Amino acid sequence: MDYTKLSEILFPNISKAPKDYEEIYPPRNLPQGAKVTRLGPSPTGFIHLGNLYGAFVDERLAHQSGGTFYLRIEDTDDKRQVEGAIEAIIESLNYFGLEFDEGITLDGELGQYGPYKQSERAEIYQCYAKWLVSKGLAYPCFCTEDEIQEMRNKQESAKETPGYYGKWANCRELDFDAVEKKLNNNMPFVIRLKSYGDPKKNFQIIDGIRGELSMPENFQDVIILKQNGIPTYHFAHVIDDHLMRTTHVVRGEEWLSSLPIHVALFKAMDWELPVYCHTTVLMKADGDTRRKLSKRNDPELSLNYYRSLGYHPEAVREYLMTILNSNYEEWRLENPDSPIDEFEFTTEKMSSSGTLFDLDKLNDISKEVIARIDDEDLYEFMLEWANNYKEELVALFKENESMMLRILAMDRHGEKPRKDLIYCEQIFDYISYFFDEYYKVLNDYPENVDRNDLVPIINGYLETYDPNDDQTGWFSKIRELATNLGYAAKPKDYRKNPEQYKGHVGDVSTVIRVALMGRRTSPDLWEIQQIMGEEKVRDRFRKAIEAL
RNA sequence: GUCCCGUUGGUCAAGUGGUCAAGACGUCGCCCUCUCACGGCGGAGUCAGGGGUUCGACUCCCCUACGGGAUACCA
Repeated sequence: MDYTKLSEILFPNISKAPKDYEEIYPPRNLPQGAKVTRLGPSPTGFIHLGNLYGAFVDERLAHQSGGTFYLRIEDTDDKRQVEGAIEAIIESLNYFGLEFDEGITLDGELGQYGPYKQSERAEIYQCYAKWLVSKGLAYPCFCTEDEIQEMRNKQESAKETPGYYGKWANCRELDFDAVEKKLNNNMPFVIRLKSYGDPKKNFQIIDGIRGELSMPENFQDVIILKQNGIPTYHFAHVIDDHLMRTTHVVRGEEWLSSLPIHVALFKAMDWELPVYCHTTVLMKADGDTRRKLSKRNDPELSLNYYRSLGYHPEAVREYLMTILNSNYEEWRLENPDSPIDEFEFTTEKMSSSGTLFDLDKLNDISKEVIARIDDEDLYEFMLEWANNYKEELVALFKENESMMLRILAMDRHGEKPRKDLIYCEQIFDYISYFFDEYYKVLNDYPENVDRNDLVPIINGYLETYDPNDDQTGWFSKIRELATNLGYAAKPKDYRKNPEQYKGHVGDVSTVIRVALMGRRTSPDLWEIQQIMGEEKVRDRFRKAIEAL
């Protein structure tokens, strides 16, 4: 059998040879040990937490080693194209702090190893497919989908392993004349790998995350080029990652079972394998079991979910980092102010078991991250969020910038900063009482305070209220007021002798809180009044009395 | 069905033959305190089950169970 001749009639228009591409895409000139990684999303536009999780691994591996991190669009499936998806993907990744050195960007392609869209690389794949055919390592297959289905049915009833292989591979041994005849009849064909693997034999491979793995050799004559001349994922992966000189392939564990195919393909091409790093899937608790996070049922899988609520990208990144590397949290505890990139990331410290997504933990981390942000940056961040997701707040924020800054600064500085702010939407709810148009009464006056005491408390407070008082002076007046009305000056006194008092100073100040801002809990009351200003404070109290 | 991968408290997890089995989140209690947060102290809570190997097993081997994934001209 003359395989070269066969390859010629199959690919008459391919003139380049593999060595040409080797020259066009030479090994990268990078420092010793530099890693080259890539993110290869398919352009469905849906980029989720799991993608981001893996992308951070890529990013760290490359940038920590002085290597390259690039974006390649894996659009070999024409049924999965979504308009504007690529832009959405890039934009979303940028938002969460991922910048690519190379590949597809918002203004075209960047780098010497393109094109970076698989749909534009058809000729390259075909060249290599042709080469494989010429070496007797691949062959054309003319089986129709119906024939394949029929074969599968037979295999199933015979309890044999399904697939196209061995004795089932009808087209594997077609001779030249038969192929030529079918070609002349315009019969469509795919190209299959001619597998020489033995399923009874295992090979060993070191996974960057999982360590040594033992897997059976591939024995399936898998399709490498579809009828339309576009490769399947398997083939595209092998060709691209070799030609683009990827050193580390980070991908989800759902790829683990097709690893034998990829290894076989690399072997057929006689190329060096990249280091594979198979990450864990993100799971979600569902009743008493757990399952993979799904696009359909779990809004929190979508990155937009976090963005629209106004989670800070650093918080999401920090959270992902804690589940990515088991020693990250410890490092952060020791280096609370260091930039995240100073952490030394290693794939060996990654877990290989399914990780349950933990919103509580994210929220906790988010509080810490928000607490570290400057007031100005937090203001800018909230403004940007409002711009995108709560437009009606933009004017409010801009008109009240200096007040907003004071509000955001409340109790956030000093030894023990407050940490109750998680994301923008919640932060706004939390401070909305400063603005008359968003002010709502959320809580009632405390039940243990006699209704008849409410007006005397508020009036008594208003009588002595002086915005020039310092905090201590201000509070001692409240104590006095409390005492005069029969409330204990200190909660401890009340607890010791509850029968002697109506309540304690805390009850009195809670009444003041509710009257002023419609809620029982808040940051420092004195500070809030300073920010509101005398006029608004008096106005609120007046209205509170009217409402009684 | 077959093949792969996985299994330490509610969650994330350290751990690689000898530990009182770290730490973080959550939870509970106490303290601080005008409320809420913050902070401090403390409590409860874990090696999926069964067999081996070994003086000794969370650590090594086998089996079972459970979870996940693959089994496409999708990625």
